[in-house]
Amino acid sequence: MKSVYIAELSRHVGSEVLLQGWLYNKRSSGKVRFVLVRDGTGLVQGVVTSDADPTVFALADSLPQEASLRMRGTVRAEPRAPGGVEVSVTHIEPVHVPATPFPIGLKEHGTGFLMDHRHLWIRMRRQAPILRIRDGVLWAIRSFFRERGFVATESPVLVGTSVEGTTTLFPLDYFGAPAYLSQSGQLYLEATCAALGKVYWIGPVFRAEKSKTRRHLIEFWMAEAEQAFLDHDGNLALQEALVRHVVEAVAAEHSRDLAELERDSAVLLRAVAEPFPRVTYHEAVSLVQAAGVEMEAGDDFGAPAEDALSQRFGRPVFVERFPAAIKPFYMKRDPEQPDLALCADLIAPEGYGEIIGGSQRVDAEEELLHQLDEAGLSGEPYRWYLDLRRWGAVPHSGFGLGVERTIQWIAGIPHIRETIPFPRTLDRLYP
RNA sequence: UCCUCGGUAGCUCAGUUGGCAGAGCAGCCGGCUGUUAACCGGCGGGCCGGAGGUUCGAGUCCUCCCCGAGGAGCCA
Repeated sequence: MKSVYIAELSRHVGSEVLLQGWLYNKRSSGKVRFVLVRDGTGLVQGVVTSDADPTVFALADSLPQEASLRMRGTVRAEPRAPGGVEVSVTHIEPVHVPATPFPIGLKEHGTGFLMDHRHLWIRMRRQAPILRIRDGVLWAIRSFFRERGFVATESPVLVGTSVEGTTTLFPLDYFGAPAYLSQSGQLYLEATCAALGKVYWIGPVFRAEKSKTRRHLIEFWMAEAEQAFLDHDGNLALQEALVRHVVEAVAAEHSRDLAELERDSAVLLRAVAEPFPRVTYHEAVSLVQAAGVEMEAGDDFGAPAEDALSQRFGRPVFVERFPAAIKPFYMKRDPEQPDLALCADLIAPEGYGEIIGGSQRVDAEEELLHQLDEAGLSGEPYRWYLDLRRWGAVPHSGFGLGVERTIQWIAGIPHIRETIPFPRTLDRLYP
């Protein structure tokens, strides 16, 4: 008999099916046994009554949590069952019967314990919808760029120099030469965009920061795009279209997963329905100060300041034209106010923090040399990057979207560690 | 790096003024014909994070160390 997946069961009401999966939980009452089976696509209740084969009844009694099994029975619509359908079980074939109890019970657990058992934690109920939404977000990003003619071009993960100069890098030994894990693919995208026009990549980046908050991972994924002949305003329009597309696609294709996480997709769709507000850095500072959060003009926004902005708008909001002094060397200055950079951060609603950082890039070689010098960086490691300004320099812009923070916002997850299968956090490299 | 809170059974936690080490869940045994983290009865289960100190007596008080969580800064 051909096996079916639990997600498809509603199409098989009345017929006999074979399910393959794991025992999630079991309950009983007198001469009825309920076995909850999961297969990665969903969770369904199997019912075994006393008139079943005695060996099947005994198995329903004795199989422990997370035993793997094949189960045969008839699908029935049943309002009392979770999910609305259940299976009247006629056969159970154990595939593997654990000898020791599964470490993760169905009651509460502490975070440290769950993180130590992340390889098993991902089997638990809440985790599957989150990881499916992650898949949905990544597909939505790819489809957005593909539809718009962007070419996926990979940036290297092993690099010889820093992108930003400031952020801490993971050092490596590259056959005797110093190397690092990349903290951003951006500089390389600037090169590929001059070859292909419109480019993007999605990949892991690494920050050796001692950050210990619910919004930080040491290893996280960035979706970065770069487009030639795109100016600052066009850059913001592109980012806005991307975020709107991702939210709408996930809301449409993952409504069941969002519902399982008790995330109201109406709230998400409302947040992206209207154009995203744009405020300048200096306007944002005033708004933050008016909200009673302490900060000085010239400083970058801290978490409380971002939250204040996030609450003020209730939608994603662009903060643009930061002081160039607190931004990286590669950002182009605003010609009308040369102390400001033509850049923007996109702050997600509901306190999920910054999800995009982007800018128009410096296109003149002299200007780039000057800004490298101001940042205290030697031009030598950036020779190839300077070359991009020596042959056919064009105005160009790009941005990087934090994939996990975007998932966190869309799925409504309090801590970023649940948005990636194996989170790398401060001092935690296991499992 | 800094600040705060924790570490007691496999898990989640309680433990009074310093005086016999506890509960729920999980496991094992039994009961219940529709359970929804089922429920009811019984049984087994301990280096109280580590070292030192105070005391007749320390899970409890003091000192140092280790580990974890939350937050800050930095960032996406």
